[in-house]
Amino acid sequence: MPNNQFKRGELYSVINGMASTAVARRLQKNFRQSGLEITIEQWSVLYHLWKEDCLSQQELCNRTFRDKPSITRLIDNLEKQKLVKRVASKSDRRINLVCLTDAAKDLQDKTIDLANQTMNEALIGVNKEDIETVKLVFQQVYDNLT
Amino acid sequence: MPNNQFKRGELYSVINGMASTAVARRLQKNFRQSGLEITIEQWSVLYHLWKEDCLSQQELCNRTFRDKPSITRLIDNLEKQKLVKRVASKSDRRINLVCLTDAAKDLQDKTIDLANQTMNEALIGVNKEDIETVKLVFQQVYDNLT
DNA sequence: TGAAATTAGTTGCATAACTAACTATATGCC
DNA sequence: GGCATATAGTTAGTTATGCAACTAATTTCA
Repeated sequence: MPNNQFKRGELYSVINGMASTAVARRLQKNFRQSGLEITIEQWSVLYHLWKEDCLSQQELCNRTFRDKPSITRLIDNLEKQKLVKRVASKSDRRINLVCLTDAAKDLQDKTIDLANQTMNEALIGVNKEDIETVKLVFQQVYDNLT
Repeated sequence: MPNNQFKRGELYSVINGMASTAVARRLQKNFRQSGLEITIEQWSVLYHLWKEDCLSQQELCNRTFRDKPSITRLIDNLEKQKLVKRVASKSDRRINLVCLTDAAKDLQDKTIDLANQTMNEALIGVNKEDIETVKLVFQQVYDNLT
């Protein structure tokens, strides 16, 4: 019998089910209750830009695991809210570099506490080794499928 | 220092990031390549109905961790494709029981192999105890947030 | 009994997802 | 140089998600 035989649906439920939905909703709710008008998807884009500013849209696709049209529209909406700007690359005119505005830089500080607080709430009773296991499993799953 | 202090964004990336996206895409792709015209979201509803037929929409909300409008529209689309039928409950006229059609019952057999195959692909190199850890962590996270 | 509160489901609105098809720029190669 | 190919990003169409506000049926309880 194969080592990895699971009941149908079970992996899907584990990976795309209750926990991811619950965390996403809670984080969104915490943003909203603090008067922050951004979605968690927009936040996840900003998160990568805070780590490294002025990435191309393609690079944001790679880092957020989204496809190109998704990033196009997320950037559209972030631009409407004046949180990022598209800047044409000098060296390759096909490329839009997505750069943070000062407003977005302010937002970083405001969201750190909310994100940490949400994580800490979510992880009560979970030990660090188990989180490491989750990360390793998810990395392996990702590598297997891409 | 608190036991559960993580870098901001990290939990979000772990739980809503690469692995769930990759699994969802692969499963959808495998459905499509086999000529199955259903989305993974629709499939996840059917999955619960295969386990127990004729659930109310509210019960499907609980089991799939979706809100009521999401279920309303998923059922709308499943009904258009003649995979389920809404049946008014005799005992409580507010309730729609969502029941499988014969076509949906056929679909169950066709999708089992695809789901198992996708899971096995995804889980190469992952041992059972680690999957159990993931499940336990996710259950704990869900319980913490609901 | 009858008004208030609860529960099941729907509708409207905004955002986001994926696919496919498209434009524009850049690169490779003869 | 110039044509084929690849890459970056956009647009169109369908489905899905979340919230708020709504209708209809049921339950609670004074």
